[in-house]
Amino acid sequence: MALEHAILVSLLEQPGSGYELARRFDRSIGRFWTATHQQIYRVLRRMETDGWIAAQAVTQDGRPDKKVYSAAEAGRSALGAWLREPVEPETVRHELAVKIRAAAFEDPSALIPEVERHREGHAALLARYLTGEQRDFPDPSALDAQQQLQHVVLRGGIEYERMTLAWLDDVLATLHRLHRHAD
Amino acid sequence: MALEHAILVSLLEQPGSGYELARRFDRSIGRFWTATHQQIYRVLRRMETDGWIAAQAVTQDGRPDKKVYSAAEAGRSALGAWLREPVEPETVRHELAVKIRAAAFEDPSALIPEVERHREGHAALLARYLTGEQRDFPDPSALDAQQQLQHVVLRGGIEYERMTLAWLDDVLATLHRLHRHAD
DNA sequence: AATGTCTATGCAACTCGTTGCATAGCGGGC
DNA sequence: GCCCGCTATGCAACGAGTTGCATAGACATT
Repeated sequence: MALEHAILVSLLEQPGSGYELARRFDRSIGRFWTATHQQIYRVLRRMETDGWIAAQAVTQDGRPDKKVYSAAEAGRSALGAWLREPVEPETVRHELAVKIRAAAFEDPSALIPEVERHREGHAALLARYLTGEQRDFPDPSALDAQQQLQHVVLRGGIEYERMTLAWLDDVLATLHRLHRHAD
Repeated sequence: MALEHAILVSLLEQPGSGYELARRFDRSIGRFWTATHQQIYRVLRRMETDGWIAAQAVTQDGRPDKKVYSAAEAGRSALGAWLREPVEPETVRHELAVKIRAAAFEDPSALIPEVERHREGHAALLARYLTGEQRDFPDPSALDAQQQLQHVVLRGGIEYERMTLAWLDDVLATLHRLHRHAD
C-alpha cells in the first residue's frame, strides 16, 4: 500500500488537513494516485497512531475547525525505508481497452462517441498540464531539487496525455474504417 | 466493475476454464486488466448463476478435470449494455511517480537503480509486444474486425511502452543531474 | 526417494476502496 | 425563506481485491 506514502510526500511538501489533502488528491496528486476523503481520513488516523504524522488543531472563524497534519520524524524514516524497497508491479485497469476489444462482438461504431468523449477529456487535461507547467516552472534552469522532481513527474503526465491522444485518434480511425466496410 | 466484462470478452474470443483465463490474464489481457485466479473463480461462479456464461465439464487424462466456460446469450447482451454506458474515470496508481516526488526528501540518486530496473522491465515488455505484433498481425491489410481491434489495443500498449521508456530516460537524466550538483 | 513444478479448483480471513449518509455553520442565489 | 454548495470530519455497511493455505494427481529434476 502506498497511499500512506503518497500522503507523507504531500505533507512533507506542504502540511495540511484531511480536507486539504483530499482536494490535492482531486487535483495534482490524483493524476497518479487517487483517493477519496474517506480513505484519507482513515489512513491519517492510523498514521497519527503510529507516530508517522503529528496533528495540530487549528480554530477558524466562519468555518469549522480543522486538524493540520505534518510529517513526523518516524514518518520520514518510514518513507526512506519504502523508497529503498523495490516497486511492486503496477496493477493496470484500462477499461477503454476492454471495451475496444468487446466492440468486436457488437456494433463497433457505437463506441465512437464514447472514444471521442474520452479524447476530449484527455485533450482538456493536457491543456491544464501545459498551463500548469508554464505557471509553475517558467524557468527550468532555476529549480531546486524538489521542483525538478515535480517537474519531471509533470512531464511524464504531459507525455502520457500526448501519447494517449495520438492513440485515441488511431482507435477512432480504426472504428471509422470498420464502420465504412460494414456498410 | 469491469472484471466480469473482461472475462466475457476473453470467453467470446475463446472459451476456456478458470485456470486458462487466469493465465490469459497473466499474459495478454493482464496488460490492461489484472486479476488473480481467486477473483476469476469467484466471478465465474457468479456469472454462471446469473446465466451470463455456461459451463461444460471436460474430463482429461493425466491432469485434473476442468470446467470450460463459454459466453451465453445473456452475457452477450449484458456486455452490449455495458458498452453503451459511459466509461468511469480510470483510477491511476503510479507508484514510481510517488517515489520520484518522495526522493526529494531523501538522497535522489538512491532511486537510480530502481528506475533502471523499471526501465529494463518496460524495454523487455516492448520487445515482447513487438514480437507478438510480428507474429499475430504480419499483414495488417488482411485482418477481420476482431483482429483489427485487438491490433489497435496492442498498438496502444506499444506506444505506452515507448513513451514510458523515453520518460524513464528523462527521469534518469534528472536524477543524475541532481546527483552531480549535490557533490 | 524426495523435492519441486504444473494443472485445476476452491475456502477463509483479511485489507483496501467505495458509497451513502450525518452533522453543522457560513454564504450565495432565486 | 428555502435550497444549494462549501468547509470539515466522521460512521457504517458493503463490495472489490489480496494472501495464505489446501487438495490432488502427473511429471521432471536432483
